[in-house]
Amino acid sequence: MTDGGAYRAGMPTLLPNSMKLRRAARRNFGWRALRTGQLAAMRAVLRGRDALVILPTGAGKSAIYQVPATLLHGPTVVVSPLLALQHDQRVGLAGRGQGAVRISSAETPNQQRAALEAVRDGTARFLFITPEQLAQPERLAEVRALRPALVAVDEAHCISAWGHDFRPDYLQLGHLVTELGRPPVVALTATASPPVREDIIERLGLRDPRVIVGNLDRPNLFLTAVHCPTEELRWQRLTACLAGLSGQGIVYAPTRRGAEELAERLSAAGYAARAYHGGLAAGERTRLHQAFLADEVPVMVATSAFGMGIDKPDIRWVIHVALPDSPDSYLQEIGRAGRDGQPAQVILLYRAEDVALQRYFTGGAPDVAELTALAATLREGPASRTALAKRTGLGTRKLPQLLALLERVGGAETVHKGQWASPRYAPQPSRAARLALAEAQRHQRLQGSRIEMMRNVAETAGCRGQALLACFGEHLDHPCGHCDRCAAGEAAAAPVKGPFPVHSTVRHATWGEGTVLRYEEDRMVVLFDEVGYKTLSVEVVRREGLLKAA
DNA sequence: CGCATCCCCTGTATAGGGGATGCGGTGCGATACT
Repeated sequence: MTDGGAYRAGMPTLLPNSMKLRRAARRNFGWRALRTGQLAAMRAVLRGRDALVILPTGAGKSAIYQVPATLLHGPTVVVSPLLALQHDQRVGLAGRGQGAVRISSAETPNQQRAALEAVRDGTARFLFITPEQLAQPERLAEVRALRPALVAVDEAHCISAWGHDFRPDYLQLGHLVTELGRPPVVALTATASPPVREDIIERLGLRDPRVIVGNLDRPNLFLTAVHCPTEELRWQRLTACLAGLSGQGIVYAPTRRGAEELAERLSAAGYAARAYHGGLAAGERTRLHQAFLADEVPVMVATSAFGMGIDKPDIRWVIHVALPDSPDSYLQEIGRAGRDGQPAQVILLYRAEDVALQRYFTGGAPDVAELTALAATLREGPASRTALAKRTGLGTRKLPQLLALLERVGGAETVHKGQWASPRYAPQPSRAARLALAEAQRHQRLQGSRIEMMRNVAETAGCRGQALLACFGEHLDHPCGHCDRCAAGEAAAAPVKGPFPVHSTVRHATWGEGTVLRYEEDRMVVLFDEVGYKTLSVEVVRREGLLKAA
């Protein structure tokens, strides 16, 4: 496609593209105005450049792939994690006269064929699909034959948050997109700290992506964190908070049982609370979700299952009765409050003991014997996952994890049609296993550092908004003005001058290169590529010469 | 990793301490049934 010859040679094609995009947004979707971040991302997508877009929910992320999609010669494949979410997005597009279909386990074979046909004949321009579907060789071939012009990966943080241990097909997404003919890829998410961004870019194989990061600061959210020494004190704090709050809100609990017990206790105390978690029957979950949207559930006590797809403008507060696993999860969860721009309260009631559960969730070390056996089996020749599972006796949950680990250290590779093999110059099985173990431990250290950062946000003596945003590489040079610390006048202290500027690159003898994120009192926070977030004493750094400018 | 729970032990308590054990989140898709 060209931009026509009406423009002088040498003139960048940016301007006409912007006009085309604005026109498409108006004609095809009825959107009269586009925000700057949106337009920049859309231009990259239209030019065929990969993009990583990090914008808060409600900032019009979907439009970034939808508008250019209507100008491309070929369908857009939208990879989205939840079937319910896909359904909502399809309905939204249909409401604007845009044809969209879905292929998932919820469709019958006939419906699936009809969906493919609709994309082929142009009735539908958008195909919604899960990574699990694309991981099936026959399905992949069918989608490839549609010659997609764009792949949009929605909720792209799932690649990082889930792929490693939960939905392993997310880790294969990069390969799958390559097999689709490698059209341009746009990855979209509401929160991604630097480690998550790197993970997305690497896993998805984005090539020189245009990275668009919106302003993550949400001034209408008032941030509070309270340390609770015991569970009983946490309960008292919670009820005290609730007594002072009005409107609808979410209480995030750490476990299913915790959510149910808390909902019961709150009900007994006179609050209309319901519990929501992944263990409930599908029908019950849908009913609760609908009831929440219909303002019939004033207090939703939920695990992290109550999250993506909850797009309600007037959630007035979010309270955590557990420490989340990362600043990313926290920002995502509190970000559901106050989408209408009106004031909202977000309160973190934490205990040091909360960290233990998150550490457990991070998982243990993989079994070296199993890794060795798998690496050895791969040397016998290409085999499918099913065949490998049969030969090694590994479960459907563990096998993909171990394969992904081996792949990272050159002990496994995908050949074609879902077949796995040992690369030509693969290390010996025992060595591959040791390298894979080291890789898993590296990942665990990184996860551990993210939990520590979350604790740091909870325990900071300075401005809480600054502490939270610093995790994402955002530097506020003034106190945020919308947190408990600022309100108490404790965050107004003059910014500490450190030995290295914020955002500068430093090198540590064993931790390698890192980026200075912030200074707080006598400490500094550095994000290292290999080991994650570290908090260091400025005085020790100075005295021992721990860091060098890189 | 830390908790709740259970069971045992001591030694006779209307009980308490200590050790062992199990549990803990997110969803796709396929399968087996009605």
